Amino acid sequence: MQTLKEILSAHLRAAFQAAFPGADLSGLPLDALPAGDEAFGDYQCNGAMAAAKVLRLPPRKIAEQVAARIPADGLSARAEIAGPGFINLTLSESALARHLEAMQADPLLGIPQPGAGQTLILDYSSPNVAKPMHVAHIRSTVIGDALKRIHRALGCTVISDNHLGDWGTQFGKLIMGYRHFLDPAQFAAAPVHELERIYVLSSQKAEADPAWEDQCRAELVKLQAGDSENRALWRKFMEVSLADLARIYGRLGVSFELTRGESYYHDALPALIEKLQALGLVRESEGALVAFLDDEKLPPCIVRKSDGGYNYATTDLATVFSRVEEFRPDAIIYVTDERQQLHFRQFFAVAQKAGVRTPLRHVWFGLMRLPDGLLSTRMGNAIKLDLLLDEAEKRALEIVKTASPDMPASQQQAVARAVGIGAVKYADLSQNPQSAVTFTWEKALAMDGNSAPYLQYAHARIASVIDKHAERFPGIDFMRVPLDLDTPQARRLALRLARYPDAVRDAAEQEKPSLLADALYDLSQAYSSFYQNVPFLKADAGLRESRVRLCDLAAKVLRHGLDLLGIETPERI
RNA sequence: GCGCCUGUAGCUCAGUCGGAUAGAGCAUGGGAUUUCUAAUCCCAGGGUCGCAGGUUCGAUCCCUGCCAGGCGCGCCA
Repeated sequence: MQTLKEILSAHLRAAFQAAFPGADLSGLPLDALPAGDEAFGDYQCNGAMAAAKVLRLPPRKIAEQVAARIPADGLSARAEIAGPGFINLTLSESALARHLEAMQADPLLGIPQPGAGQTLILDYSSPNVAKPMHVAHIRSTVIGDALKRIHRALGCTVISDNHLGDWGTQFGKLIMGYRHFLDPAQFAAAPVHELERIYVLSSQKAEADPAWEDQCRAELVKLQAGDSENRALWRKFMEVSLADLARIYGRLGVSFELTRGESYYHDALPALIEKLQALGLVRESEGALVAFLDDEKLPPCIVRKSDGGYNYATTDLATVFSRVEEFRPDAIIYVTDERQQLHFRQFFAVAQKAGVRTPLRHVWFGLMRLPDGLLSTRMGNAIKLDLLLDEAEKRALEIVKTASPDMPASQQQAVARAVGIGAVKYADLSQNPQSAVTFTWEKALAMDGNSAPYLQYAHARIASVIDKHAERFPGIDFMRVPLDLDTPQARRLALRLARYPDAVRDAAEQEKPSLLADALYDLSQAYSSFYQNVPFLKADAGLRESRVRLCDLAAKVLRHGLDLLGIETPERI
């Protein structure tokens, strides 16, 4: 169904056209926007000011002409002109109520389906294997997973692919480390931690000792050339790493349609190089094979190293060809940190020259750092993701125990998991992805204010209201009573609910889950205020059902929205 | 040196194609619970939007310069 904003915007456009028939108004911002201040109305249009130059008329004059022609279908009760030429729209209460009832009856909750028929490949998380996940890895994972869910909600077919770093330089260092530093007992007990330990040792030695570094490189070349001993070690590393990753993804509730690491494309690399050569896109330079991108004003892109090995750009190119051929996607989106912007511009340029027509988009996010510097495995100051999640669940459990002492212990545990993990994910998702994140325990574990637990708590209170209504008034179906937005709090809540479908679409268009998180937080605040100040179950029959019905829609939207962020909504907290 | 990004309340951050009196959370101060879950609600204080110009009826937003910080710039990913 159409969103409220779409309906109002269409009305405004029609009114502009009717008022100024010959004029070319395309490209002007004539849309309805949520009013900046509720004192001005529900939605506003700033188009009259923008049109003033084109029409060469005073904006207030234009606004008057337009306001007089807004279709009278009962949706907007008032259109008023204010200031330099704002058109302020106030909706009729009953029309707003009918719109919400339609949303409530729609299994899609009124979310439009612009993505229907489209296939999207989403590449995110993509950790290097043989290293434990640290708090910084959560950004790509959680943002990517939310984008997948959001695009799906808009009708897209989304294939998520975890493009593991399972074939790169670290394996040379790991193989050397394994042979020289391994503690077998530790490896048996906590394999990935032991791999990290020997990796750090081996890397540090490589920095100090060029001979060691050369040996690491040689072991990598042997591995990539198919040496059986190194391949066996690689398989061992992969086995323990994949098991550990699966466990972490399970905790986070994140899943992938495909997990194709760099190694998956290894056999395709020589043919890819031949193809690039045949197209004349690459040439030898200082022993390496390089694509020069002078026309694009980009630095050269190496596709084969002077030692004959391949790098990131090579596998990325092989990957894009494979994906295009196998899935025929309408777009491929890569979610990585900001440091890779240049790499993606180079790689996209080469891919285009090599004939890739599929739109490729790089969605980057800001680095996560600690208050006193960058997180780094090598520097050993990285905080393990498991530790963060453990702490979050622990703190959530304390809260659940005090809030719901009578709840069975197993349920308390389950709620604490949902709340703790939700808090950590939300801390990341609610922030503009592109701003840098300074990790603090306080922020990552926030459980009041603008946080997942606040939203989950609001939802749980609604669920409880609905259950109590069924208990106390058995046989009364609130869905048969029309919505009545009879208080300012109800009206405010109604407007927030009506904005939800637009928020989902905005989040997808801008690839920013934070826009959805913001809208949900706004909604929860409106709900909490409604809940605190307007009685439901104690209201008179009729009004009571109408209010419970509004609660029901709020619960549905919260549950749906949090699900799009990958956050669970327990029925009780 | 070149490129990308960031600079908004004490702290952490929003700010919708340029729009009305720049908003939240945390922290601080005050108030609300015989009532549907107080992880809540209501109220208050707190700002030269890094600095200086420019464009515009109107700039936190666009342009230029400067200052401060982060990241990147052929064989890492």
